[in-house]
Amino acid sequence: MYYENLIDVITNGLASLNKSETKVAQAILLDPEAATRSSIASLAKKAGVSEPSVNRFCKRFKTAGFPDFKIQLAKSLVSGVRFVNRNVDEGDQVDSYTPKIFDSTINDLARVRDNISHKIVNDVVDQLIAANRIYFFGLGTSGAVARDAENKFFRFNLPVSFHDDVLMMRMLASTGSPGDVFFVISHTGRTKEIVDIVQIAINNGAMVVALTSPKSPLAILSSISLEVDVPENTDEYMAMTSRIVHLVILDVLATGFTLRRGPEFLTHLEKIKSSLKPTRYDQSGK
Amino acid sequence: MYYENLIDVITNGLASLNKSETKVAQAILLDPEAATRSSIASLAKKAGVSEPSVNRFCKRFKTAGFPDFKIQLAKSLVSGVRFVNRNVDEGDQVDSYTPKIFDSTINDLARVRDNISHKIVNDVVDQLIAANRIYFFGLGTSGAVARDAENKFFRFNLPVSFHDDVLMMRMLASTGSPGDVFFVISHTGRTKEIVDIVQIAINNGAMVVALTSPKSPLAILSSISLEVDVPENTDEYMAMTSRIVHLVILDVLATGFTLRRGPEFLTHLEKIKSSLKPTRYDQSGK
DNA sequence: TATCTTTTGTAATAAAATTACGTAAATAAT
DNA sequence: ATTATTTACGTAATTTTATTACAAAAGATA
Repeated sequence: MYYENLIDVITNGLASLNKSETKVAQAILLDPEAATRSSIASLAKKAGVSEPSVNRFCKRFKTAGFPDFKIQLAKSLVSGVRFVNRNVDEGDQVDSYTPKIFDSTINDLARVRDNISHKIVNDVVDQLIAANRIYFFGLGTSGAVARDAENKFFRFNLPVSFHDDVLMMRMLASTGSPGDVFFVISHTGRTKEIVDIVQIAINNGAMVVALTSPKSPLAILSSISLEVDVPENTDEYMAMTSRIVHLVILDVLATGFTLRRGPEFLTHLEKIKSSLKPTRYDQSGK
Repeated sequence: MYYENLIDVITNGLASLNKSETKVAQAILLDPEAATRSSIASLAKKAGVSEPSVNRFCKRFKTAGFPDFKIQLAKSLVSGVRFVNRNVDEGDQVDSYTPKIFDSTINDLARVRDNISHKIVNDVVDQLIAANRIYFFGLGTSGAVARDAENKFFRFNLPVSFHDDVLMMRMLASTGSPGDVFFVISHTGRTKEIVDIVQIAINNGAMVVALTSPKSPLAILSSISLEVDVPENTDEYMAMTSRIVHLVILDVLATGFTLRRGPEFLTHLEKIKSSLKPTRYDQSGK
């Protein structure tokens, strides 16, 4: 894997640890930031184990020893996966809520970056390359994402459209022809209308690619599912970051698509880009 | 400042260091990553100074000592603003282009997080709170952003709409009434149609908030401008991250708005949230 | 030039981490 | 159920690493 977040690695490996290692893991996960500042002795004491146990724990996670472990841990805290207390509070002013929102978005992106299945991304690119036509479906917030996707994929010289009207979706799903790809975007993956429509498309033998949450009805039903695990925001103030993650994943797919098409395709993109020039004021002012 | 990057701090403080401290700084800046992995002895040797000099150097930068310094340094290397060579290359496979795209998005977000003007954010929130009506304008990619903004601000019990049709925009701009806020989103800030329309609105005495690039015609013309400096992507493969940054800024504004409205407003949001429940399959399956 | 301040290194000390080793616990084999 | 074998864990010794105390050198000030 490209970049591994130590905290995730520890969390995932938790099951395969023995007794004292588990204690160490818990002590660290309880307050990773504090762990980066403590000595091996104090951490051992906090975990209720001996110092060598801590050392062995560190080596189990492929680090050179305790000091190296602390450095890796510190790195994983930065734009890493779970740092606590980044929630917006009632009393927050601009200078506190602004970075918090950026941080939590960055955080979610980093998590997905480290956990997304490259195999599935590749499979989806395969399907998009093979498609004669792509329909992007989404409702509400995901409608905006679908619209952005249309805008992006339109440049690929391929019939694409986006739809946020369930009746249109229903009709399209029931009249799909081979070569059509239905790319369905849904944060929850539980919207009844969407699931129904996808069922129709699947019954028709169509290719349905979903961008949604793991194990949701939509994910299960679709031909291929890009599953994005962004924690539901329990916090009312917090923004919905899943749509941002979805957009970035669409960027990834578009990039994969472009790369697959090869270098001569770049001239086509250049043509589209320059077609917009006359609509703009140039850098000099007018 | 909220988030300080140790490497930047060292670079900035370089002038005020004495001879041996400068040597240490240079040794570190030459290869910060290596510095995080070396002992005080090896770093001292590399810099050509004694070990206590390295230690004193660390303390000068407000760290507890050498080990703590290394941890801070390691942190500043992650998702910091300066990582090189994150461009997508022709030969990239899924497992290399995927993290690259995530990383460059994260990077841009981090940069904006550290440079955005809190004062202007606050001023914009003021205007939104005071508004009787908000129009979100955007074309192309920014149209999708505007649509997302409508979806978000709609929840605030306030007449909002989004428009991606220049004729509609033109009509609305020329018939604006006091209390209207035109929120104009444009990556370049140079689209002629948009600039023309904003000129009309301004002539009419309307409030125009822009979310665009610094010093662009749109930024200059508008009443208030949230300027986002995301480098133009020269790379054909690279995605346009500015729209992502725009979305996050809209999240920030929506949060500021919610906080300003006070806690009783949360019940209103809760109501909207629960109105969507019957449209979804619940967690149990059906 | 004499005196004071700042900078720097040497050497001693302290702290921290690692290793070696032995015992205890858990698991497997008979 | 008992023994053998493996695995887990801690104690204590050792080594590595970092810090402190101190003094010499360099530089600044009068």
